[in-house]
Amino acid sequence: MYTIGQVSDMFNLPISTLRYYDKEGLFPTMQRQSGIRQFGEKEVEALRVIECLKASGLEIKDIKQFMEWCVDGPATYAQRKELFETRKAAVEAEMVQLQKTLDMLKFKCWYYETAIKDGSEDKLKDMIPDGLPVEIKRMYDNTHS
Amino acid sequence: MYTIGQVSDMFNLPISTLRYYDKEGLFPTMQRQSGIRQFGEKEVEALRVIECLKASGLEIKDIKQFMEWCVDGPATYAQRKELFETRKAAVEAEMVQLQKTLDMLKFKCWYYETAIKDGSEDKLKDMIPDGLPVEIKRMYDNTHS
DNA sequence: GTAATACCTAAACCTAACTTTAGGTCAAGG
DNA sequence: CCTTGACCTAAAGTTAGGTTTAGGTATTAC
Repeated sequence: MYTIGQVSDMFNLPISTLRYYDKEGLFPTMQRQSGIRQFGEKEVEALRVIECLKASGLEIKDIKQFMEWCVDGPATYAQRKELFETRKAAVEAEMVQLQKTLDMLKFKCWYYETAIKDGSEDKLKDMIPDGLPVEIKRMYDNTHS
Repeated sequence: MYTIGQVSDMFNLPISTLRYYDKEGLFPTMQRQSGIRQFGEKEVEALRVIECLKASGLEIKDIKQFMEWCVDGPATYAQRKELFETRKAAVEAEMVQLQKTLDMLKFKCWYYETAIKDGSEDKLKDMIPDGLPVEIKRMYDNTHS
């Protein structure tokens, strides 16, 4: 069993955040000893899942829903699995989007590198009409392998 | 030249958002015709950069700063390059984090898949003490190639 | 016995990024 | 003429995810 302060140190989360999570129902079965929260292994594992679901873009109220499903036992395995499948798809989609963003950023790095060398971006402006310049991205990749 | 409504359709952004961006200084040189905004190629290109920088996690006020640097001309090439380098690093770091999240999600999918087959998660609970179970993630990957 | 710590609550506050509301201008169509 | 549609502004409202504040309890340290 851990106190809120110990868990705060373990996860590097402010105590206020842990109390907020508790208030939002993210630890539905957490015990108390004369008013003081007792974080057990269950709550520590819950926090690991919370961090994962949060990182996947899930909102607190939906994480709460998940925690309630956990309390409901085997009857909710299918829902829980579905939730994780959905989060998996969402994260995969986000990674695709981030890769596109990264390509654009690499292009912009190359663009300003070149503009600095040239002392002007006029030449570049003419080169790229609009949209994501795939060929130039390749030029960046080739010079930054 | 485009009206705000046309740009709204082009980028699938609410008109209110475009006006908000303008108010926040994201189109520092946009012209007006008797009060009405005139989006030119410059503003359209700016919007592409705005979407990229936003997707990289940059705040509006820092995007505004970038747009001001653009107005300042060649003297700010180095700062602009630095900004994109920093955003690139941030996105790369976020992708690493997202990959870890994805591994955990895949594990959880496998976990509940197995729990459903078994009718219980008791066996699984014993198997995994804590932390990210790399071996089991591999089991997931092997059965989902 | 009193002072420092670690815990507690309820409620107010905060921030970013929008969105909504209320009220107004202007041009074209019927 | 008058109404519809597309534009405008300023200001208030919204949402999520916390954080801060103010006031209180209980234990240990000197």
